[in-house]
Amino acid sequence: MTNEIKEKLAKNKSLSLTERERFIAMFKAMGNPIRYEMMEHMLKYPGCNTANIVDHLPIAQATVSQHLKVLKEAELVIGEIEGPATCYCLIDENVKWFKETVQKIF
Amino acid sequence: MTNEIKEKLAKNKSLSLTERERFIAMFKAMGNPIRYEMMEHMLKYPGCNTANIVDHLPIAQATVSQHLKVLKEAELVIGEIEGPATCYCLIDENVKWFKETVQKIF
DNA sequence: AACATTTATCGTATATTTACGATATATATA
DNA sequence: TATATATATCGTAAATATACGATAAATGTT
Repeated sequence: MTNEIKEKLAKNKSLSLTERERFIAMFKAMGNPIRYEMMEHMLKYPGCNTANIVDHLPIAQATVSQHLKVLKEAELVIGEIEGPATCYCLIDENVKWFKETVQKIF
Repeated sequence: MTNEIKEKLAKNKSLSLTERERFIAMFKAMGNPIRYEMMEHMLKYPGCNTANIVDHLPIAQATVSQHLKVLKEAELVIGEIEGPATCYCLIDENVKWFKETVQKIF
């Protein structure tokens, strides 16, 4: 999708551009089997670190890190540095917002 | 993502494989600005036809048709042939299931 | 039957995503 | 300070997604 098209779409919406984009980014982020699995894993094991997640998944550490970045950029997840490791959690407030918005929109 | 990886993931889930895949496909389908817009449009104008949707969007008819196919494959939308046109609606039952599943999972 | 209208599909170019190994960065420990 | 450990980033190859024009298919109309 070109920027031109994105600009054309960014007019007259019920959500503000920022919220709308974030909402769509959340859908996109969770619309991948690996990232969906990561979300479930963090739900089950809040505060798990990257190594835990890597062990749980059939892909390389570098790829896990890339997927984590997508989830972070969608503001679904936050990583807190704890010593040499990073602990990951869902951002409960934003997951709640997503759930509420899903209910509200559809 | 390779098929090998998809197979590795398809084990020991809370949702059945079919439901899990459908749930993720729904996220993916709605995780695109054009398709999200289409969903909102159909919500607002149930039974609108392809021409309506094309008029509402800044992309070619062929591309709209492709996006509609993705939404249909995710079982979010159904098209009913009505004369030479096709009328599109959200599949309320499945949207409801999606909403319920979002509440249940997260 | 011929034609007009509407939508889907085909072929294809380009952009984006996904995956990996290699390497950089950052912190804890010896 | 040197080393080990954990995670992020870089470069890149391959797969997938997105967009388009051209054209096929399906239906209504003359």
